[in-house]
Amino acid sequence: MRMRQKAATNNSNHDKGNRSRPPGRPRSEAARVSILRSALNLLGKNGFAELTIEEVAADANVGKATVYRWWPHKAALIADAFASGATRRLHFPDTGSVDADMSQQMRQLIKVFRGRQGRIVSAILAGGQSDKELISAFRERFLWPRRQEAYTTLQRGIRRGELRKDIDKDLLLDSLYGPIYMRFLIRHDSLTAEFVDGLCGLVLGGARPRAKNRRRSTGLN
Amino acid sequence: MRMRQKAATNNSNHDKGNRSRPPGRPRSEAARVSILRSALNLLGKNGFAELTIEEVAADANVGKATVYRWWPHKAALIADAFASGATRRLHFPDTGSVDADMSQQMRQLIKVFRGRQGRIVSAILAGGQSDKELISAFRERFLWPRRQEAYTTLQRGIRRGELRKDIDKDLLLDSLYGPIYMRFLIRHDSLTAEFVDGLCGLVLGGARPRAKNRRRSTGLN
Amino acid sequence: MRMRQKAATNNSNHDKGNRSRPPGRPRSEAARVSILRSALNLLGKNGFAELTIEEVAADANVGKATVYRWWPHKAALIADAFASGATRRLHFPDTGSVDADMSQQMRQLIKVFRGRQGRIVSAILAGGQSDKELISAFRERFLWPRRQEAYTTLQRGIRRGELRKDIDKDLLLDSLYGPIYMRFLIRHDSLTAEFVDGLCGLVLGGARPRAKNRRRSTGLN
Amino acid sequence: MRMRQKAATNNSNHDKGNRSRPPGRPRSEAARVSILRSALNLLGKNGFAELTIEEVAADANVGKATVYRWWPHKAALIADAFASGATRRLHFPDTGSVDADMSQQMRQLIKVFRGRQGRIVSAILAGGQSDKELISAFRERFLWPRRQEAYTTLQRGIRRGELRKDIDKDLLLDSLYGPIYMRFLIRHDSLTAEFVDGLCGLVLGGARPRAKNRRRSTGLN
DNA sequence: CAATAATCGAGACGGTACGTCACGTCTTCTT
DNA sequence: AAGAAGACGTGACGTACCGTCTCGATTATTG
Repeated sequence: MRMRQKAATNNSNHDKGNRSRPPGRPRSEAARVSILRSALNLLGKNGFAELTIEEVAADANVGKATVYRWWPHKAALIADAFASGATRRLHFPDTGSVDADMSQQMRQLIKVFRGRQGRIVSAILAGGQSDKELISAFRERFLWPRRQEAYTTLQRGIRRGELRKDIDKDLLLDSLYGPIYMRFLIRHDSLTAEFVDGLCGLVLGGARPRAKNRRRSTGLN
Repeated sequence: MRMRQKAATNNSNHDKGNRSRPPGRPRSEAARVSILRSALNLLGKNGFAELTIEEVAADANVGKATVYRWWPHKAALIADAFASGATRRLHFPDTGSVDADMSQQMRQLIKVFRGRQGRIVSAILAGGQSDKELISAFRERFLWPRRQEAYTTLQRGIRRGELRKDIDKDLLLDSLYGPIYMRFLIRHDSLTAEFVDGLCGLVLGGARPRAKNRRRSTGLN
Repeated sequence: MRMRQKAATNNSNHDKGNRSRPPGRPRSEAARVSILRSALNLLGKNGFAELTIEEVAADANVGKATVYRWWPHKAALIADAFASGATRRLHFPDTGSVDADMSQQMRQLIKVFRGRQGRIVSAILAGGQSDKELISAFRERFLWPRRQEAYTTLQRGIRRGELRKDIDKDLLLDSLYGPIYMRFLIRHDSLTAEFVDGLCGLVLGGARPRAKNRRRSTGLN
Repeated sequence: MRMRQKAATNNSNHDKGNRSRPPGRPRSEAARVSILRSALNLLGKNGFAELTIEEVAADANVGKATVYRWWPHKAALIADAFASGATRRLHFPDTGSVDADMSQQMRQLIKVFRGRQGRIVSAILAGGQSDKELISAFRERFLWPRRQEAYTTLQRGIRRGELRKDIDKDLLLDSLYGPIYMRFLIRHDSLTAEFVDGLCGLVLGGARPRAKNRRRSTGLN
């Protein structure tokens, strides 16, 4: 979420002189990464509210103005830091079974949530409650990319007949991930692999194609 | 969440019901309610981070020290304000159908979340990410009381044969409420009555007693 | 500087029933002396500005209101405390020589100033700079009584021919004691017995009857 | 009384006259003088105890932190303000007569003491009773510089034969100025020109060379 | 012997100023 | 032009005392 020159900085090796760099000293890449790294470190130690730009700048051996020059908010800085340093190993496998695919990815997710990165995620979600840009950055940089993969995984399950054809994928994914986020944020119960398996069994169980000659009272719809 | 234990009701030093008060001027009930009311009002207008104790004290016509005398954190104050003014109308009905019971209560919940109180809940959950006491206050004052009722409701469903006998009630409730909390906090999708109904259908569908002669591999365990 | 009932309290043993005590619980003598003692103790440890009524009340095991009931100012309390616990051994001897009389008393004074009581005197003089009542209490309770004795002592010297008949006694006494107060308050030099002796020699030397046939340029008057 | 040593003039690390400044934004001279001026103004209106840093900062249109950045105490601020704006016109003349020299300067001093600056001096001396740094600042910035001049003036008197050769100059000066400080601080009598003249006559009278063939016992030593 | 009345301790009350901290902006010199 | 350094005005923080008040308990005199 750098504000200026972002494209120019990233694409400079493809420009080959046709778009000349602006005059003056170029942006220090060292300062940029140092700031982001410090932000992540400090965010991991305390929460969003406790993180101060002052501390980040000091920890990164950087002038405060340099932080403010490139990130308008604390939120923007954190979102950037999170997106940059983030999320390997959260890919979906293709085992031939939706249950296994989902369950394996969800197990990875709770490992992340329980680890150092979890502090950061919870800090972002906390900060996002009073900062629209931050929560939106979380959605766009973290949630949506994974959800795209999840759609594909679910689609495979539908094709294989493991899930109903008319299943609402967003509802299904929220039903699978919502409980994880809830336990992660409210901390009323533990995030274990058994929990993930039970969750998958329960929710995906409700998403299977209906048996031909089986009726039950809907009660609702 | 009064922080000091002054109440004579708790001390057992041979008082035998004459319930003596501690020495000194007793706490002003007027100040207490005025502070809580101001806190709720101001929290509804802005977010958690924007709320200042200074403003609360001024709005409540109260000395700042009086706020700090009884609530150690902004967090504790908000938790108390929320718990005191909070949560009527979140009771579970007894319609004769688990699906209907749960769905009706969950519809009430999303109404609360979308309303003025929602700001407060999200502020508490946000603040709770870096404040153990706050999140624990939320659990004990808000989550557990409702969950007790929910257990009863589910038990009725089990007795009526709508749910499996061996169902993990906590897992089931997290599966029902987790998606609501997730959408509420991440705001990636809307909290509608249709969402609640679909959610109930999906999750409770996975919690029904298994058909007699129909077994399928869960794919997980 | 007690505000009410002062006379009644002090003279009760002379009243012999003709002036009855007012109804209600009588003032606690124990509280009074405890407060004054605590005030002196704490004043000795820190200065006037650092002394708080809160601390005095706590140290004296007394309610804050009890202090405020009887002393309107911190200044009044301190003046009272100083006057009550004060000043033995500052009397003037009668040796037959003004020089000796004064010098002996002044030596006693610097001993007081250098001791525990000195802290209190300096605190009162300090506090008196922004509190007219305090400095006036110091004058009336401490300065004037001693000065009355000093007048007598000087008068003896005049009668004996050791001092000029027309000497301005106040000027002379200020010239003797001023340097002591100056060194005591500014602390630019030490308050020793030698200093006192030198001072007496110098100033009293200037106050002797003029030799008959000796003229010097006045230069001033 | 700047508390930090930033000035490049003092460091000797091979600067060879190019006098580099420390990094960062330099201290605002405008803020400094504005603060000192406000401090003097407000101190003149009320006393030392009534002066608040909050008020000084507001009056000077300056952040409170800026005051605290450069002056650790209210005391230090006042000492600085006094020393900066202080003390012209307290020089010693050279009239050819010690009596006249001293008396003229002392008359100037009592004018200062009776004026707006007097409030400040008394505030400093009061504050200095519980603040070693403050009283020491007064000595070094105010007392010593004048005393140096006074030594010279007395020396001239000795050379001219108006004073004894072996006179203790510090004792003599304390005897001259002590009474002024005493009356100034205790306010038991007025600081008039006549008082100054009488004082000089008395004390300097005791400091004249002794008549050749006239000895009398001092009565003391 | 009750009723009345002023005291006592304790400590909460609405305030005010404290001294600190971080904010986001700025001003300097260096790279 | 961007960098670090760090001072600036601003404003909330949480604390400490201020002087006042409201309690129950205590200790006297008065009816």
